[in-house]
Amino acid sequence: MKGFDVKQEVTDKYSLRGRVFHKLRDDILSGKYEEHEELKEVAIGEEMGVSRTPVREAFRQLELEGLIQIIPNKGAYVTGITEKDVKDIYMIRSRLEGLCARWATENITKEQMEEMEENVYLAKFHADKGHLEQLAELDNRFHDILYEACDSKMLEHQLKDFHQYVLRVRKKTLSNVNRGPKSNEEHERIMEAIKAKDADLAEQLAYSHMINAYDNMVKEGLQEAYARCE
Amino acid sequence: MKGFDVKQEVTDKYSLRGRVFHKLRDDILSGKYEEHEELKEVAIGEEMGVSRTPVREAFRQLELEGLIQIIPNKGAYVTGITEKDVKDIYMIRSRLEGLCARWATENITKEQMEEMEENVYLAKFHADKGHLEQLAELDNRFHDILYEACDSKMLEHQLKDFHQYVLRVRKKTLSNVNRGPKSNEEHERIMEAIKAKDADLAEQLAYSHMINAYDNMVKEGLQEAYARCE
DNA sequence: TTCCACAGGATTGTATACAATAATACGAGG
DNA sequence: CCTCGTATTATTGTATACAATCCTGTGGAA
Repeated sequence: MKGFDVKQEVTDKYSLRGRVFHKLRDDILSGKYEEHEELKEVAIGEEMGVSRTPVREAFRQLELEGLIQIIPNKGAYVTGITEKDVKDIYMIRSRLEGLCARWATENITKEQMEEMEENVYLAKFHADKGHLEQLAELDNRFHDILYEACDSKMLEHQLKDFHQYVLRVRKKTLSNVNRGPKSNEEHERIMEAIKAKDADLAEQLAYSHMINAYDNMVKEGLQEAYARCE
Repeated sequence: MKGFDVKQEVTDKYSLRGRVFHKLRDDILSGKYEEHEELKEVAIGEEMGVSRTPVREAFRQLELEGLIQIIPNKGAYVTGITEKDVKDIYMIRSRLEGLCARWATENITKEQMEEMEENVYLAKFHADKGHLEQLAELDNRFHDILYEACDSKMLEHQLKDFHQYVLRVRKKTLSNVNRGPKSNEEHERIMEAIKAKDADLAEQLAYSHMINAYDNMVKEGLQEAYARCE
């Protein structure tokens, strides 16, 4: 695994490699680079005022994140995501989010439970007001809480990876006026199941939540969403 | 993720970085290095007659594989696997192997099906003869076939990663005289389900297969198994 | 015109020198 | 004797020079 342990959490932001890594990561996720676009070591190095060495190392880390693909003696290319990849990821995630919710039911701490309740409550507020930006933020955070609550570094890492991977695609999708509130309602039900210590229900709800998110995404037009992911 | 696309398949074995990478990978998997042992750039470079540069890059790839952990300004350490990690991985894998078997039912090619039948047939032979080495090899191959047959680069990559990750632990475990034949019987049932196009059954069987493998491993004594994983 | 060979440039791969950081050991002060 | 600070050493981080490889375009021959 590629990489299973905490790593980018450790990846310091102050070394040159770290700075290059974070900059490129943000640029790729924000869509500054086209899919399959070639990243050239010298160009990026000059742009950021560093030598090739930290750039090369940042490349290895980006490959580790699955954001670029390095072909020996040729170059580094921004990873392309096909529609099928997105579908596969959501199907995989649906299973793993289910497992995550199950484990969270068993392991969630009081503090995490409280943050989750606050999250759902706040999201309800922003949903009413139509604050899509905040809603998206809270949605991300909800899942992060769940990942942490499952108390499995392995699963948490996997899910965070996947989550980031589809962020490029999802960015615009959640800004859909209808999905936001509905998504939060589902969050609330998952939370209630966890609170009631009903692991089976929590798993089932988290699973469905992911399937619904994918269905909504497809309905909204996947290709547009990730064609202009900016 | 860490990494989602094909990569080490591409990683050429002839560049210095590639050679260092493969050597270190084998050494770690074969247990030459202790868990949490520090890998020093110069020492390994001298040992292999190369400079630090390819060693450093190989390190990044090993981190990508999850085999080592790099702490900035400190060093690279062989990743430790706790018993809980192993359990988590098996639980995650059980879900994903199930999904994989489902997809394989839908997408397996005639050639893959034939190889699978041959695999099971051969394994039966070696099981009777008590050839544990070949049995382990065929077991690995069976799962690889399944991964390829599911026709999802994403899932295939995930599962291969996990598979390799626990290889250190599993190495000795399958060499158990009882598990080998039983494992192959389960393979046969999975194969029959796929052949009968019964996706639900295939998923269920693959799921159970993984749970059984884990249970057997625990029964055989996990801690010994991976204390002396050599 | 088309194809192949070769030259030139561009880009990545590797080695090495130097800088920055962390680990260690030793000594001064309490 | 213990503790803290400092100097020394070891190790990683970065820059740069050079080598190897790949790509491209040009020119000649069929």
